[in-house]
Amino acid sequence: MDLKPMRCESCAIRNRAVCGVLSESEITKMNAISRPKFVAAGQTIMADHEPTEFFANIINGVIKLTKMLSDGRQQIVGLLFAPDFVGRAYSAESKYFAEAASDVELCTFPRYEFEKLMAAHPGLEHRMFEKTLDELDACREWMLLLGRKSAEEKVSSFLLMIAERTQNIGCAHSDEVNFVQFDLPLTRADIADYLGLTIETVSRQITRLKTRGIITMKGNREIAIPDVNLLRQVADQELF
Amino acid sequence: MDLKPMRCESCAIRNRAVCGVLSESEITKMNAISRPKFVAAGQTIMADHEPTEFFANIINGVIKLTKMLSDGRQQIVGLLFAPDFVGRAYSAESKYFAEAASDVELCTFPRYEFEKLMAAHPGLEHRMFEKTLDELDACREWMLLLGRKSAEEKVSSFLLMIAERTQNIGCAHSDEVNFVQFDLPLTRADIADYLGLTIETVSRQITRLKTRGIITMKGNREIAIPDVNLLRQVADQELF
DNA sequence: CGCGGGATTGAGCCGAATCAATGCAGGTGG
DNA sequence: CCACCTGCATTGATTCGGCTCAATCCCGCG
Repeated sequence: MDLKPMRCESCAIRNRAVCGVLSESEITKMNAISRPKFVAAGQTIMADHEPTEFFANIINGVIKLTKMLSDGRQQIVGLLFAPDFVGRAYSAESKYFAEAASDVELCTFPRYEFEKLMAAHPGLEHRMFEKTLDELDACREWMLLLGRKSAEEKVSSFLLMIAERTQNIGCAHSDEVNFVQFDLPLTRADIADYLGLTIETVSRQITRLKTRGIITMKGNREIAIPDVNLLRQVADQELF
Repeated sequence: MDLKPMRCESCAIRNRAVCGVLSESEITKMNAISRPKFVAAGQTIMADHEPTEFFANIINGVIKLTKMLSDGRQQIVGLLFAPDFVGRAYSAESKYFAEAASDVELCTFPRYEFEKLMAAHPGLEHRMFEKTLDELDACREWMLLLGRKSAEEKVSSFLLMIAERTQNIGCAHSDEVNFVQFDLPLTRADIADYLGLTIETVSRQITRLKTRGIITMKGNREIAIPDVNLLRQVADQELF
């Protein structure tokens, strides 16, 4: 009997991950090469300029991609949530650190095996391509934030982004949803590194949003946004 | 007789552009749907949130991709040089303005036709995918710059980037090349918008580099870097 | 010659960084 | 159970890099 019977079938992200495009027979091959993996918060998943031997899908948790200057200044250049894909196709080495921002469950597969599968199934490569295009769009959005927004706008935009990626608002019927609640998946230090600010500035801006009543908090992770559109006004000011 | 005989054959970017992967017979189809186009500096190529009906390769010139906030603050989120590809696959509308930063020669093709070609030739899609991955890497590099570098480091990094993309240094045998000369393809205003700075700050930093002897200039476009590695030291400080 | 657009230079100001102290919760060991 | 530590977060005082506002320069062009 097979000791790995159809895990993909019951996978929480089966349809939303890149695997979503695979047929039943293809998913069986995928199943054969995949292995689950748990990574604790703070652990490194892929080191900068180290050869990477595996790719992965995120089952749950958050991964941060970071870059660093020689004197230690750091910038988070990407955040990955379930069901995102981890790893850069067609490149033996990663160009940044990938680190678990929270506890993370992965579904890993060997690099070589996955690239073979990609070559054999153009649909899979196509899906990867589309995901990459979306990442590029998000990245450019963030360039606008980093280059041109004030600290207040940065923090507000960050909260909105987390709310959207966490709560699936911002998609269909989002306009009606105006109250959101969620846990921040990052420390103040990580938020600062994502926004190009210092910890202190992030903290001050959050306090300001609290005193203005634009957000409310329980503890320092649990956030509620009573009026999302109001926060959007503070955050965005984006044309179109 | 055919009135468009084999233009691709004599194309300056034939092998470096995405077309590089196409076979002789495929390139003929490409040839059939492509049309040259000239765009003067300052002209819009694709408007934000407008439907785009064509893609293009850059034959020569520079295109800037920009995003804007409602109050007019602007950020350049990408620069395209020959032989780069212009346009976002699989998306009816562009998420940013594309504008000619200098006079530009394009080789355009209708969106629909190109996507058909891409579907029929997985090699072409693969090539597009790899280009997109490279753009994503460059974009993340820039996030580090925008979020964490000082004005001096930003300007220095910018000059290096232009030198590298313009002069093909930084590739093979680059270590020996230590003197470079080139023309800036952007105005001070554009440079500022690319670096998340103001015109004045860019100007001051350039003056500083001049007085320190790290660069020399003739007019305000022509730049020479006597010691590239020195400039790298000022610019980068990147770990690894 | 005067005009206009881009670039430079200067003076002063302000937002975010820095430096430093304090607060707070969870965990550990006496 | 309490005292203490340790890591994260908040708050305050001060500094400073880059922005703002304003004047001037430079050069090509009508």
